[in-house]
Amino acid sequence: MAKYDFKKIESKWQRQWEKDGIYEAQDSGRKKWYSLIEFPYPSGDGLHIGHIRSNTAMDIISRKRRMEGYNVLYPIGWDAFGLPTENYAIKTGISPEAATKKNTDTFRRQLKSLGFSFDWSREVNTTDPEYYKWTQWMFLKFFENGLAYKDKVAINWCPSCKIGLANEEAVGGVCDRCGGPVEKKTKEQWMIRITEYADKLLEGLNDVDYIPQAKIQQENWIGRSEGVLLKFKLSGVDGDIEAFTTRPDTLFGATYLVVAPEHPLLASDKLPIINRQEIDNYIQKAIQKTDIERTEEKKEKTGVELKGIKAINPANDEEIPIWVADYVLASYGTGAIMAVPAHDERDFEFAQKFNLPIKTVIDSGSVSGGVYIGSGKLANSGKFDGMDSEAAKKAITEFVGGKTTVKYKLRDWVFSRQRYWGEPIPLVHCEKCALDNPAGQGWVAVPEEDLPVELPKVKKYQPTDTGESPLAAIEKWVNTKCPKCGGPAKRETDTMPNWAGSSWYFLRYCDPHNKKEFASNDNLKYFMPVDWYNGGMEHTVLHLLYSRFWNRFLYDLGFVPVAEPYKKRTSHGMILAEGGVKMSKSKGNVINPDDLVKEFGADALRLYEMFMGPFEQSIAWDPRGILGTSRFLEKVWKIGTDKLDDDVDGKDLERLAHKTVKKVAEDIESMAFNTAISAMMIFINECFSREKINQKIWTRFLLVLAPFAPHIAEELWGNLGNKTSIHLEPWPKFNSELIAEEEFELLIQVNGKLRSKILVASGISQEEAERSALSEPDVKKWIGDSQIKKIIFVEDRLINFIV
RNA sequence: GGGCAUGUGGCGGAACUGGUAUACGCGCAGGACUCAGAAUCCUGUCCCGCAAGGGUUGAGGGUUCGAGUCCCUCCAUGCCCACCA
Repeated sequence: MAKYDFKKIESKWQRQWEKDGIYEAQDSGRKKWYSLIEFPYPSGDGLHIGHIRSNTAMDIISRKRRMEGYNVLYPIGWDAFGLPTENYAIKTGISPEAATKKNTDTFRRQLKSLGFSFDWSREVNTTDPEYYKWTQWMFLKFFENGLAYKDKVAINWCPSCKIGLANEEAVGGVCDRCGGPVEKKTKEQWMIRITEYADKLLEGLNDVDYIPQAKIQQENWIGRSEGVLLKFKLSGVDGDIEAFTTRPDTLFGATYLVVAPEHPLLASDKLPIINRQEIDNYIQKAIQKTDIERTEEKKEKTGVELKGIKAINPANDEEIPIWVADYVLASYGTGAIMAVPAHDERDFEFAQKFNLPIKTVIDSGSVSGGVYIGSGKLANSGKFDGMDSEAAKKAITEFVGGKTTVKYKLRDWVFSRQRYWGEPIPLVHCEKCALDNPAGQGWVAVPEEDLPVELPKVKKYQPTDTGESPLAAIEKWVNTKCPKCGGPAKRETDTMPNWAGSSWYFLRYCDPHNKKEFASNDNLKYFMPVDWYNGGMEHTVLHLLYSRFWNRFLYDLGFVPVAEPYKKRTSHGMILAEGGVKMSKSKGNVINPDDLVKEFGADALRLYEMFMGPFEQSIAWDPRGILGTSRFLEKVWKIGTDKLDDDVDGKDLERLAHKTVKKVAEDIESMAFNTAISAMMIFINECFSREKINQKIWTRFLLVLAPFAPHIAEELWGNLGNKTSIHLEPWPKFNSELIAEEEFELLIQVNGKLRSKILVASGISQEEAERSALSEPDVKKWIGDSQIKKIIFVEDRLINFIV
């Protein structure tokens, strides 16, 4: 018998498949299937074994679909812009292009060594000018449609590195690079009005099949809440403060107002405020705080009263004080709230600390004192006393002339990065045009025919001293002509965030070599939507939301045929290092897939990653685990080369084979790969214990093994004399009649305890079952002389005597 | 603090709509083969008990003929969000 030489077999078939192009999708024709994985960021560390888990899962699904007759699109590419590569360039001086080239080469080699059925002819790379040309083009669509605008935004700023930091680089208020403290700095940034799409993004969730957590997270992030805008007039002076509340029913209990430190009212110097200095100090301090400091201090509320002015509660015309406090967020609602300490925990805490009046206006029933945030009958509320909360919301809103409105937690998308390694924002700033048309602020789009605006070569990747991107230092690039008036102009030196390129890559896969459009209408119509998108939980909020938004925007403009890009979304668990900790270079616990492929083969590694545990759960790597699937493949090999026979009969084995086909097929659809493999192991163990196996039965098994372990299945298939690939064979059917057992073990319980079991014919009636059961000596013994009070009979399962 | 998960052998885990708890794999023990080891193969492997039998799914309670599964209370762990009025 030939040895199972996986090295030879695997590389042989990988070459053959590529040569024959059997995994390449056609642009039209049969019913299509689109499987998608999140395209990897090609880091310098090489492929992570976690990539292999999710890629194998979608590979199995894609291969099954191909066998089911679909024209399958299972593409791959690189999300290659990003910080680590840029930081590497800063440290080493090696250009990000060169590093990216090297890293993608490594990733490509590693992915190919695992035998994934990717359509490599459609490989995309977000850093390729041919690709980011269209990312820029899409940005210009946002710009033209008024969805891109500039605004002042606070960013994390490291004064010693002189660099803006992403939130994940500023964890704990400390710079990730130098360890120094991080400050807040306001900068003008490009923003995208995703908030305008809040409702559409929420509604779109009704039409898609996402795992529940993904839907919930999207909903929570958008955070829609219906409420009321209420105007509070200032006492004595002109002006008012508008507050947003979801509880207008508690308006009579509003004993003070609070505005955020950034509230515009505070900037006015026309108000007769007498403690101006104190307030300015407070605001100054509050604005300086980083988010982290604010959250750390949230237990202890702070604030200052605006002395000299008061507001009027429109419900009862009472004068109430106005405070400024940083527990009110400028960015949500109107930046001002009516405080109802009796019925809101935060207001209660604040009122207690500063001795503000607390007035109960909702009857809590039993609870007295403290905070009651529930609903109930109104009290102390004038003519509304006794009314129910829900009714009172409407009635009081009408009474004081409030306006119902909807607010979202979702904020606009900060789209600027002061970095080199990203897509240049394709705008130029022209002084002359700014004077001619002040509304446009002088920002002029680079014409479509001039795209892409390519990243110029630079010598140094460090940001400039002012925190501008390194692009700002390249005068030759920055200084350009205004496309509109031909006068001197300067290029925007901000680049786009990492999210940009990944927000539409699934569209490019449909038509990756198109030079005229980001993808042709025909191809988009044929391939979209993505039928099944699997990715990590860490991307179920932002990436999913951004790409849904991006697609929806293009859909509204008529560039994309579907409103929702992903029909189905599932999620995989992370692979952790031994002991359940994250794998990291610094801890030295990273598993290198190359070593495993070399030692055990791609098929064994694929199988183990699918077998190790439930796909959606995180799991720790067990270095010995792969031995199990490796042994399994050795057995498969032995049976497939040694034990086949045309003449041997195997009725019961045939039944087991059909059962296995059924189980594996069902388990693939529910991503229960671990139990699918366990079913295959049971089949193989049974075969292994036999002298000879009927070849027809064996073939049936090989077909279901093929998506999991494509190389060995192909080799054994070829050895049977087949000339075409097993991966293009029809997916095997199972015969349900054959699976149905003729006999089963009837469980016999007495008082709910298992006392005996007997083999009986399937579909046995209760009478017959009783008769057979009661004639069993064991059963007789347990029932004895007792009276049988009740008999429970579950068809084809059990019978239970209650005595 | 809020939301979402999860708790089953020495370990990863299985158990369909409530119906044989511990499938499958790892590990471990014993045996075979071998000069020896590796690999491989066979047998055993939840706990107590010689046995009959009894017990066991984080803890406690409930519903049910019957609960890992359903309900309530509590404990523990993980992830995400975090003053959103």
